[in-house]
Amino acid sequence: MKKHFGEYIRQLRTDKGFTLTQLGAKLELDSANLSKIENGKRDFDEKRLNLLASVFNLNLDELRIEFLSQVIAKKIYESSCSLDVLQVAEKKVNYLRQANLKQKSLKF
Amino acid sequence: MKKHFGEYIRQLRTDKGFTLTQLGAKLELDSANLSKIENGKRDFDEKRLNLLASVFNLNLDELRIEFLSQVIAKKIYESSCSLDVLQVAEKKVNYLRQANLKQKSLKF
DNA sequence: TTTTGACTTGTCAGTTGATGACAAAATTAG
DNA sequence: CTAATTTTGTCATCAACTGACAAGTCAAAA
Repeated sequence: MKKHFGEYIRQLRTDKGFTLTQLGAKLELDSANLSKIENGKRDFDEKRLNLLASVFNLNLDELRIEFLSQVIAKKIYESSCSLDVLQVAEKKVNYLRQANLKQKSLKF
Repeated sequence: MKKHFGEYIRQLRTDKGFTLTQLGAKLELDSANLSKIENGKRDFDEKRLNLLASVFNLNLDELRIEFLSQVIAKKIYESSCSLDVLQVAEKKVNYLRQANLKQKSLKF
């Protein structure tokens, strides 16, 4: 379990024996900034997920889950609110998806 | 069920018979911007949750759950990722909280 | 149909926060 | 020690958010 997404990246990087500069280049990132990301002092930008996935041959959907779950967990942790929020969120996602389906079906 | 937090605010406001201008003043918001919020064209700023709670005599914790769940649902909906992300997020929150407890106990 | 009040929409300047970049310090490895 | 690697500090820039105002629609009342 990782405290933030940066730890996850560091794990991937060191497993492959890359330096910050090497991986940074692949991710179009300054090595200094990648360092900050790995140390949780900056956020990893979602738009680079596909690069990350291709560099390490990861499934993009699974990677996005790893990433998003960190983002969500951070929010909940910082707001110190009940985990009930997750149940409520799940219902809302289902509602949004169902509403989207209905709208699509109306178009045809 | 609401598509966004603005709908929730509109419900509260119209139930009480407030106009946009009236509620806007209480929330320190332009009526035009409150209108956009209620119509989902702008986001409600989290820092105004306490004002909102006091105007309508709501429990702040419950209100925050309503708010945060919308934010989370929106993210998941937009990224079209699996709802598994919620389970993973829950584990991460628990991990973060537990890690925080450990750190606190070390201080004393 | 004119007026009035409520709401909506468009626009824009100002602010804020994130980002990229670079220098320099600190740490580690050879 | 030296060189490579990593970390930290700083700052200009850029994008996104915000508040504010003007102009617009709409419905009800006069």
